[in-house]
Amino acid sequence: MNKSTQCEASEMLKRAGISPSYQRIMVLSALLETDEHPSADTIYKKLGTNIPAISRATVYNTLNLLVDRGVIHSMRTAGSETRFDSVCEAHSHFFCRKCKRIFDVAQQSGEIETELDGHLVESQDLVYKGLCRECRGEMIK
Amino acid sequence: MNKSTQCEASEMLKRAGISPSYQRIMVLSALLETDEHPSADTIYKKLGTNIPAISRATVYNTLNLLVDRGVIHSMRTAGSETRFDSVCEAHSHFFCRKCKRIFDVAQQSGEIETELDGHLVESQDLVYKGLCRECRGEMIK
DNA sequence: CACTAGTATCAGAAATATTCTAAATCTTAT
DNA sequence: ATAAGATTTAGAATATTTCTGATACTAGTG
Repeated sequence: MNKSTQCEASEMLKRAGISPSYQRIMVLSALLETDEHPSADTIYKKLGTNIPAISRATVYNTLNLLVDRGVIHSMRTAGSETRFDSVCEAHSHFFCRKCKRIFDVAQQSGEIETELDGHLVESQDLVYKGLCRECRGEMIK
Repeated sequence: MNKSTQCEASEMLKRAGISPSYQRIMVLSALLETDEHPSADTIYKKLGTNIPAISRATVYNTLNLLVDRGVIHSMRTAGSETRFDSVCEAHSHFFCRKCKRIFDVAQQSGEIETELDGHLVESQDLVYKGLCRECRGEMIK
């Protein structure tokens, strides 16, 4: 665990008005250190090896709290689990309906809306669905 | 239940190479007749009053089959349930992180990609997240 | 019109992901 | 030191979805 990431996590928590407990810092740090889109359970398992260990409920509670406060984002594009994302910038995902993987793709549209029909837009996610390179190849076979 | 919707459902099934059984026609018709984005359970309950009733497993199997064959789309944007959508045209959704409702919004980007990094794009869904009109108002209060 | 093979459906059990609960622990202010 | 409040915990409970194995339907064949 990177010390400066933990420091950053603590700052982010304070800025969001959340008291920076040991567990919360651990959860947010784990999310900041990866560019995959981990599930709550993945984070729980990653932190499970730590002493002291963190309870599953705390991982879920913390992630939900962070989403509520707009510190992180959640994705339910694919599979059965909710996946979390600490990247603030708008970015796109490609979801393969066959193998269920998520691929990051460069943001196409330059337009970033800030308001729509009176709704306050905090983030936008362009999700493409279809068949990925590999599954597409297999279909032709 | 509209007879012509059932006829349309039957045609759609045949076109996708799926044999148009009574249960499958019922499930797809139910989806075609609504512009909400119902969950499997919502469809199950709607059809539950029919004679003969349809099993929950069949509703799930049918919806999954239709998604696999690209006949309908599934959304996991919000809440805990998978929601289904029979509309083929690309369209956008706004998801409120507070009240968890989904609002339909007009498609912003005119660009529709058909291929990205070698992946075959069959549909795209632009999901905006933030605070809806109402929840935004409550926050200010 | 049987018979068979393959497909579809069923009810309920099981698996999976998430939330709830009530007790224990930690923090903070007095 | 103490009380009040917030946080964490383990495990139970709930919710959603998939699996299972039995049954029923369908189409093709003799």
